[in-house]
Amino acid sequence: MSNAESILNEDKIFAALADKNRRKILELLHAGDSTLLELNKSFPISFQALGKHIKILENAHLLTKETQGKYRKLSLNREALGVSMKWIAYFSDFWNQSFDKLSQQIDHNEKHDQ
Amino acid sequence: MSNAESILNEDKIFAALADKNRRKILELLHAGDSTLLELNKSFPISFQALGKHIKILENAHLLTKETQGKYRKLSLNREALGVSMKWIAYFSDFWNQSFDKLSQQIDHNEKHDQ
DNA sequence: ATTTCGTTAAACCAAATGGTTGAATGAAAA
DNA sequence: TTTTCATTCAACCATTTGGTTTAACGAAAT
Repeated sequence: MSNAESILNEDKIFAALADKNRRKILELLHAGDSTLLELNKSFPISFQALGKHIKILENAHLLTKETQGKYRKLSLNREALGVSMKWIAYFSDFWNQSFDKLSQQIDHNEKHDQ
Repeated sequence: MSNAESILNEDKIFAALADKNRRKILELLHAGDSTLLELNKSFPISFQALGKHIKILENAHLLTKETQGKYRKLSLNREALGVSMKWIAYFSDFWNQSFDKLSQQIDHNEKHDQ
């Protein structure tokens, strides 16, 4: 059994994903690792506020923080996303659908709006 | 283009999924349609409070309400779950993973804890 | 040794959230 | 036609949330 099971918390993860700014942080980290001040260029809020969002994502293990000199390197942890993925997949009857409906539902060619 | 695209709102859906009671409502509806008072037997909160949660899920189109006499039949709308599924799948690099890792991440044989 | 840079901590605030109780509505049963 | 049953509405409340500003801290650069 994976150790992640015992650490990754459904409650914290779903709560973390509820905020638009926090989802945007994950989107940006998907493109590559970053830092607080670097990320802050993409947000209209203070870096202190952004720091709080990052801490929430960190507590949910959706991102990891690695100290490098005076910087903190922020990286997306895709494993934690898998927890909510699993929950949703189960209740949306993901695996019981036809391949057509599947690829229609999850179309990774289509760009995300908003 | 599907009409659902224009109706289903990522913000509302993720916000709706953030609450444990609301996720539990969806879990119960996954087992079968129900009504407010019927569902309420499974919750320690008032039926009025539960009614508010149901309204939030309804606004996010995660469930539908159908009037049948004096009852309101509540049904899970799996299509809306697909929206968050889609978002998460994209950023977790779902499709780029090996089949082994995939089936490990989404294991629908394993029962959901909590 | 000082200053600058990136980050974290603390105090504070308005608005949103999740709960309560009591009253109102509308269909079904008596 | 009352009464009961399922649901909704409204007022209220405590806590949480997401933001602000000011201050502190530790590593890097001057």
